[in-house]
Amino acid sequence: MNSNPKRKATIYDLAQAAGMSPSTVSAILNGTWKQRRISEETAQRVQQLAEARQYSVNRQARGLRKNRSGLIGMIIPTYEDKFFAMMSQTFDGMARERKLHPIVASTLREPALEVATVRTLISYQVDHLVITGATDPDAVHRICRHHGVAHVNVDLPGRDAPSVVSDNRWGAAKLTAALVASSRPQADAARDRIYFIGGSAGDYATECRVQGFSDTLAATLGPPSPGQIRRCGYGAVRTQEEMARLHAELGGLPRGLLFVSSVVLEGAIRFLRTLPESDLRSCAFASYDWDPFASYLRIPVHMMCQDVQGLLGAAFTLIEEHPLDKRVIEIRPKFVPAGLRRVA
Amino acid sequence: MNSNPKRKATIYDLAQAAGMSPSTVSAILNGTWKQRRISEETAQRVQQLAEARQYSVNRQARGLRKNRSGLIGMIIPTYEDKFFAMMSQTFDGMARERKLHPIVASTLREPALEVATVRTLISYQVDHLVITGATDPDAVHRICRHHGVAHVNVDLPGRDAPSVVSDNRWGAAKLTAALVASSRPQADAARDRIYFIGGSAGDYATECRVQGFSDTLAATLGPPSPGQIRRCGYGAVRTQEEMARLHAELGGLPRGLLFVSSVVLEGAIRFLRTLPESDLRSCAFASYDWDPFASYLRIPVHMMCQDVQGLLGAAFTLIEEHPLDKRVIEIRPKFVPAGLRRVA
DNA sequence: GTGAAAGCGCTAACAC
DNA sequence: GTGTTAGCGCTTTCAC
Repeated sequence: MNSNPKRKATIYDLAQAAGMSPSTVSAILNGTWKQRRISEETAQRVQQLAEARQYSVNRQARGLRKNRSGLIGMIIPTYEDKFFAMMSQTFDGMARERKLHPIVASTLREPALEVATVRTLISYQVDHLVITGATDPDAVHRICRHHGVAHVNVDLPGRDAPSVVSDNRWGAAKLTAALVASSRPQADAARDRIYFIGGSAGDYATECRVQGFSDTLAATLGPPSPGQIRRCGYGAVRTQEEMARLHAELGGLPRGLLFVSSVVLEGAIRFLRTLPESDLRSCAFASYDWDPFASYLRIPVHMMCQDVQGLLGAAFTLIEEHPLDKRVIEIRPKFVPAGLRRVA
Repeated sequence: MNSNPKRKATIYDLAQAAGMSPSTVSAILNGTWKQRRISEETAQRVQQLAEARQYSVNRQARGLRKNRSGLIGMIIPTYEDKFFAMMSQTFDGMARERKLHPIVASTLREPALEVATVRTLISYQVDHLVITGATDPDAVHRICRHHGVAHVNVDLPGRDAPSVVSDNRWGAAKLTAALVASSRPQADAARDRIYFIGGSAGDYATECRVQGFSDTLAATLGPPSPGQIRRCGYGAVRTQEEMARLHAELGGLPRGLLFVSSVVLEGAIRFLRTLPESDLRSCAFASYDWDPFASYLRIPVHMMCQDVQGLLGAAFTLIEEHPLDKRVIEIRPKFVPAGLRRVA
């Protein structure tokens, strides 16, 4: 067996070896040979030959010729967040089911990197693009549209392309209601409040969640004051600092805390673990997103597990069937009350 | 501004518009124009034109011509594990630093999927391949070698390609020593032991870790009996079941537990949280790998944080400089002792 | 049922 | 300093 040839085998090599033309070999190896009514026998022979020589189609050549690549790209802010890790995993599987090869890249919430990465993906001729958590979806959209690349926004919507997002308002409202129900009034008036922690001003997800939070409070304990909403970003360190500040201000923990994401929750925990346990018992906790370990913390945390299958399923449908639509689809996440440790 | 042309601009379009030849345009746009001694002025003009028309090089065409793609592939078992999430993130950054585009795919520890994915990546003409956590690195190696693709194994070594792995033996020894030091003798002899949980028989990482575990025990509490080593896989559910079984067998928890990975730890926690807290206090816990939330659990867990930068840094060096070497490089992970966990 | 030939967009000899 | 040209490996008309 000639297992280490100088060059990779091409259809020309196979054609020569089999004594037939490259076009016949091509048809046999890419499955279009029934239309050409090539005999079963010929086909078999070529397929065996290809196997023996470990033939592997050159997709750059195929893509160039067909003006498609078979690639589907996705950009995410980071892999190191359970939500986006789940997105990557699910995306991989769904792409494969559709005979597309997934190509994921992280862009660290940096607008310049988002744009540069999308340009690169387009230069590789990706057939479709899924844009998740983009800080500037519309800039990305302009590039995609100019190059005629079908794309869809996930998690953060754009105005110009179809989008599918979490039902953030519902999710935040539900978490807030759970906080109200599972917490007790505090003696100290300054601490008898529920706070919203994390996210950034102007960020779509943040604002929707703030909205759900505010609506629910307005209907229960009374509308929040501006100081109850603390958009201290998406990072763990800044959250840790913000929590220390809040704790100092109030002289203790408030009645309840709603965190905008699981990385923000992590930052909060870094601070909370410096407190004596008795301090923690008077406060209720909730967090958007879900992390398996976070559900095993000593403090009970209500969580909101995003429906990753639902989000990406809708994204694939849009991309395949309604690429020109500009609708925004909302997918309801799943409420995981504290105490329930596992998502079904 | 013609912002939505029928077709993407090519160097031919630009050449025509600029009144010069495609090769000149090509040289200008790919940076080889100094060698051609093209005038600064001409270059500028073309670059502006390219900008205006939003020209984007077709990398399939370039790759076909140059017989390179600019892609570097990596396969991982799953994104939903902190260690591999960190690997993906770091890989992305390091690839970009080298002007390569990263292309990651998950293969779920399924040998068939590993092979199929590697074949696909090769058909896209990836320039290099990083194989992490492969169940069958040597099968992958044969494919890569046949196609002349430089590759390196990470986390699990192969016999035929350069590899870089965690210093598993050292790490497990260190964790075991920490368990011995931080635990107290149990009254009941059956429970006065430390157990190794998770991994699979024959798996390289498992066996190295078992080795470090056994060596350390032999030198301290005495060599482990076969029953102290329970290779119940890498999944959370099977671990949960195994823990229940062990607990029933012993009539309680043992002196200490060493888990092979953080997902295995997660499975154990699912069981442990059903126990009264007093039961937990007599047992010491340690786990390979590291997860931010796991360090905030109420039970103190010693952890071993892998040096992802070190692993991938070495991998890139090998791939670029010693692709034919078959050496195995060991990178020492970082011991993260259980701290004070009064809180979460 | 099969072959010949053009051409996808790019790069790199080689020409001038 | 710039143009001409061949060809990377494949698909796909069109011809027979």
